[in-house]
Amino acid sequence: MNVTGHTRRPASIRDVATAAGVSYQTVSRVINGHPSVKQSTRERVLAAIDELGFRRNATALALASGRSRAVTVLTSNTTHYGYASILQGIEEAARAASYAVGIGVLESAEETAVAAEVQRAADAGGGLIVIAYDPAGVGALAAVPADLPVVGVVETPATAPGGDRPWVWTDDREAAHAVTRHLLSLGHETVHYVAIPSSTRRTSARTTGWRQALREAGAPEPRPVQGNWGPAGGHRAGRKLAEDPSVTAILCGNDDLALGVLRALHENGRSVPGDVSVAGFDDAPHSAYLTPSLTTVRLDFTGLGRAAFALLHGVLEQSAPIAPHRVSVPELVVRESTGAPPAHT
Amino acid sequence: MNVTGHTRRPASIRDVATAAGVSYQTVSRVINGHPSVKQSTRERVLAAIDELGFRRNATALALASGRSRAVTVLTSNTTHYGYASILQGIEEAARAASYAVGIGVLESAEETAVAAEVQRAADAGGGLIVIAYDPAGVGALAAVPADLPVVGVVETPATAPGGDRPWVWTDDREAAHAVTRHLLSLGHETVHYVAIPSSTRRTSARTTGWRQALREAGAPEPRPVQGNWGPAGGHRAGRKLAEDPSVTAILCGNDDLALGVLRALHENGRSVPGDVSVAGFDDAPHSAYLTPSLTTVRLDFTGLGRAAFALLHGVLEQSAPIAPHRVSVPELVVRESTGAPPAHT
DNA sequence: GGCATGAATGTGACCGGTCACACAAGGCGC
DNA sequence: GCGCCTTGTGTGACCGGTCACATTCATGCC
Repeated sequence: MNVTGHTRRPASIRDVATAAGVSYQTVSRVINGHPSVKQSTRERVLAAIDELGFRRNATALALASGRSRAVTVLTSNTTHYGYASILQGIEEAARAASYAVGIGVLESAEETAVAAEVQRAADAGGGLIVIAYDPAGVGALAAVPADLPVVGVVETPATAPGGDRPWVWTDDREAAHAVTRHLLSLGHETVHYVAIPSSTRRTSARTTGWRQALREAGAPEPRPVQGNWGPAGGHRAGRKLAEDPSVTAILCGNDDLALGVLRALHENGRSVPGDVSVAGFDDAPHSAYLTPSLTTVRLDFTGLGRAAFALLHGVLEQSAPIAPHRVSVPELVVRESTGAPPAHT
Repeated sequence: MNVTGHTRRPASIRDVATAAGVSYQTVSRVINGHPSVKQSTRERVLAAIDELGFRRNATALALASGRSRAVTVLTSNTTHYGYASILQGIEEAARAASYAVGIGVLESAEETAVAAEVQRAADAGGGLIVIAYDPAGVGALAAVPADLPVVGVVETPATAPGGDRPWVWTDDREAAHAVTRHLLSLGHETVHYVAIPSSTRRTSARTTGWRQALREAGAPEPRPVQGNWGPAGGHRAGRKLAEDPSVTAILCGNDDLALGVLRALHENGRSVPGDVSVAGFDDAPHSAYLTPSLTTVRLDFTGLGRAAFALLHGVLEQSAPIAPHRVSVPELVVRESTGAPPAHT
């Protein structure tokens, strides 16, 4: 028990060593579980550790050994549901493995700014997880020096830069494909798409899945409307679509966009799902409680985060093989916002 | 330029020193901006730094000097809008000050689990920011050893444990007071309240503000309904309230609860704001786009996060005085979900 | 000229661990 | 009895910085 009143420097292995009457190296052996320590000695050391309340200094460990039991997560945003959930998953897994979690936010996609953030993350030591769902993230992933252990959380393996880096992903293409088919199967002639900002200059996995489903059904392929991330972007896009009476089904790149679209349709006096069906993406927690509740695809973001950490952990400990990893299958959640198109005019 | 093909150990100050033909200590002086270094020497050293791509090793710095330019944020949740925004504010300010940001999630409010998390955070070195809006956070704040630099983000100073620790807060009581008054001024006889889990066993600041406004107006004081954090909790609470025809105004502890309440009212065929007015708390990004759009109180969470970091920064650098700090004034945002009560039956 | 003073620089120890190696004691084969 | 391997333990250097102190040299002042 710490009974001395004044604050004192925490005990080091040398303090423990003198207390137990051994050398500091023996203490080191005990805390590292080295086999060749006599049982009686080990017990004496453990007793001393307990008594002095010794805790191994993480900083010294990192400096001396090189390995730092830390992950830094690089992301462009911590407030969006998907990103935050991935982060939570990472943290969960990291905690279980007693790793420290650091975060770095990519405020702009501008190249030098991204490079600076990557540098900062590298300085922190340990591994890196980059959420590469958007241009900033993709840029960051590309900017990570080759010798740094890193795992990317990517939209789809095809867009992953570097190619040989380990990554995790959910099958967004398949998910988009599934919702689109759901809408088509309800009788809609085609499905319009409000896109999230693409992670690359080319089209996103979600866009691809949507387009593919249309093509398979022989449905016309309208130009995707560019949204933003948030509801405001969806609202803008929704206003345009609401003016077009031929639009009867809208797929949105995420649930926030869908919310904006829903609002825009309401403002234009078009009912959902009576006149227009709307589907989202992600199954954010509020989507089930909207009126109308939102048809969407559930993605296992926390699982994705856990998998990302597991992969990085493997890389850092040089144990697990490095392999791209698809995590979980997206699940279509049908709610009130989708239905049959209005009777033919 | 790094032209050698193979990965090499990053340059240390001794490498720079030999390259510049000075001692390592002189290099140290240059990077720390020590005044007594001859101009010509300084230039030579800077040139060597540039050429070798030297970057100061954060781990070694932390070990040698004790100070670590790092903050760990302890929070019970990273996905809720308010928490995530505070985190974002902290990160923003920390980045500007080139501090590293770590996170630790308090998964349960159970005492030993919380203590373990605090320990882990302490091990990481640097300062601590604890988001103490809920029992887990409050417990964590209380469990932080006295000699650790820590700043609490608290609901209200009165509930802050330890008392002498620096903290930041927004005036939740005042905010609740303002919305409640708004509802009363519309003509409602009283305002019901769906509470978020309280940070202490006693009532929260929001509850207090609400009650105070009722009291001042001489309105009846109904028992607050206990909600949860998310829309599901609001939904449950809303179902109960929807059954009571005398309920014409409902204030919710946050926007997610309000969403659930909105949904429940809709399911019970009560229109908003025609039959019942609903107000939320926080002004989450989606609240403006709900149908009806939600009247709420905007709180400056990112500002709160920035202020928390600034305070901690002051503590760590021993420069600024330690003072409790109220950040920003909450702002009432009136939208569609509140209106006059239905004509008297 | 002698000496205190300050600027510019170098030296050695230290932070708290790990790593490579040395070394003593005990068991075994021959 | 000698060599050799294994087990248990200790010593010194090192990771990459900082800190306290020593040293050198030029300067100012009496």
